[in-house]
Amino acid sequence: MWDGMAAGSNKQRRRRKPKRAKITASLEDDNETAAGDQDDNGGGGSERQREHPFIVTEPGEVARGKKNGLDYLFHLYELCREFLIQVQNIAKERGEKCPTKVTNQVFRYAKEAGASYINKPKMRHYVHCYALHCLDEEASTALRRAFKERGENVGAWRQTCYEPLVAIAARQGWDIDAIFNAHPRLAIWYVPTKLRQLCHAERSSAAAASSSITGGGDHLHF
Amino acid sequence: MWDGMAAGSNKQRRRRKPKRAKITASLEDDNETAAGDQDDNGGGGSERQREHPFIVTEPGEVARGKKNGLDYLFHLYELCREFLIQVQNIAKERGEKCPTKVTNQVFRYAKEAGASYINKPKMRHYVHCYALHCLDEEASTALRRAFKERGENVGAWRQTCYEPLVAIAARQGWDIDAIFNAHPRLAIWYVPTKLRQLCHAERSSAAAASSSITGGGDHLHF
DNA sequence: ATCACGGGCGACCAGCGGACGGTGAGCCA
DNA sequence: TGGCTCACCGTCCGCTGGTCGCCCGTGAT
Repeated sequence: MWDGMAAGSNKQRRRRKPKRAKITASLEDDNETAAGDQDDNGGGGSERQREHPFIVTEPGEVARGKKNGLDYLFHLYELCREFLIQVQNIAKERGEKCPTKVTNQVFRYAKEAGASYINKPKMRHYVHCYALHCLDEEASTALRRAFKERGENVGAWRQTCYEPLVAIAARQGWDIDAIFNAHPRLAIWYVPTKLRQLCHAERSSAAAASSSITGGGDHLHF
Repeated sequence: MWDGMAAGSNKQRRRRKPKRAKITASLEDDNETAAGDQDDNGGGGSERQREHPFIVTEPGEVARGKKNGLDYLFHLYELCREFLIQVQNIAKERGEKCPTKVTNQVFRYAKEAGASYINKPKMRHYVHCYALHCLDEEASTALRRAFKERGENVGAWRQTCYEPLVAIAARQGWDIDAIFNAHPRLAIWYVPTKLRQLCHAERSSAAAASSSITGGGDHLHF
C-alpha cells in the first residue's frame, strides 16, 4: 500500500550513456571511516570505494560484518547539520546569501572537508527515516526492532518508515512542511517528494471516505 | 559612493548572439494596460510592446505623457504578491511544494493570467526601491519628492534608494535578510545581491573605522 | 523629421533540487 | 568459489535565480 504509489507517473526515461570512468588509484585518507567502525577493511592496501551498505539495527547496536548500522546513518544527518552551520557562518561573515537548508553547496563543503562518505543521493534517500527518528523516536525504535527481528533488508524498512509519518501528518492537519519546519534538526532538510505525495493522497482519500460516510452536504461543494 | 561598488567584479562577458527574432504581428488584448493609464496608445491599431518607462513621481501623482509613475511600480509588487498567494493556494490544494517567495513560477503564472506587463527583470530591478517604500514610507516619499524636484531620472533615484536601506540595516545589526523577512510584504522578495553587498561593505568599513578610532584592544583580534 | 538618451525585458548561464539505475560489494550455499 | 541480490552514489535533467546589454520608445530640438 505504501509502495509504488505515485512512483511511476513521471515524464520520460533517461540515462543514455553508461560511460564508465574507472579512474581508481589515488589512495584516500582511509583511516577512521565511520562511527564505531571496527572492521579492518581487509588488510591489503586497498582504498574504500563505497560505504558499506546499511543494515537494520536497533539503537546502540553495532553492525556486524561489512555493514553500517542505522545509528551511523542518523549520525550522518547530524554531521550534515554541522557542515551546514559552518557554511552559514562563512556566508554570514562574507555577506553572502545564507542557506537555510542542506544544499549542494553543503555537500560540496562536506566533501572538501574530507567527509567523502557524505553524498546527496544517500542523504536524500533516507531523509524520511531520519524524520521519523526525530519526530517519534519510540515509533522509530519499535520499527527498527521489528524489522531487525524479521530479518528484513534496509529497503523494506525504509519503505515502511513512510507510514507512521503520514499518520503524524494526519494528526497535524496534513501539513508535512510545517511539521518539518517546526523541528529544529529536521527543518534544514527538504521534504521528500514521495512523502509529500503520500500525505496528499492519504488526505484526499480520507476526505473522500469521511464525506461519503457522512452522506451529503459536504461533498461536491463547488 | 553608492555607485559602481561591487558592480564590475563578475566573472566574464556574455551575450554572443544578437539573434533578433522580430515576430511582431499577433495583436494582443490591448485594452486596459495600466493602473490609471489615460493614454490612447497612439490611435492606430498598434499593440503595446513594452511598458512605458517609469519616471520619478510623488505619491498620488499621475505620470504625464507616455510614462508610468512610481505608485504604479509599487502597485506591481502588490499584484505579484496576489499572484504568489494564488500559486500557493493551488500548490497546497495539489499537495505540491509551496513557494514562499516570488519565483519564476509566479512570473509565469502572472503572464498566463494576462498580466504581461509583469516580468522578472523589471521586478528584480526595483526590489530595493519597494523595500524602502515598505520599511520607511516617509523617507521613500521624501526621496521621491527631492528627485522629482531636481528633475532626476529613474536610474538616479533607483541608485539612491540603496543608501537609506543600508542605514536601516546599520541600526538593526546589519542583517538585511532578517529585515526583509520581518516585513510581511517584503518577505516574499529575494534580497537583491547589490543591496546585500552594500550592507556588507558598509559594515566592514564601519567596523574598521570604529576599531581604528578606539585605538587598540579591539582591532586585529584574530 | 531627426537624434541621443536611457531603461524595459528577452534571453542567457551557472548551478540548483531532484531522480534513476548500473556497477559491484557482499553473503550464502 | 560462484552466483545473485540489492543498494550506493555517479551522473544526468528540467528548471531556477540572477544578470546583462540590445533594442527601441521617448522627448527635445
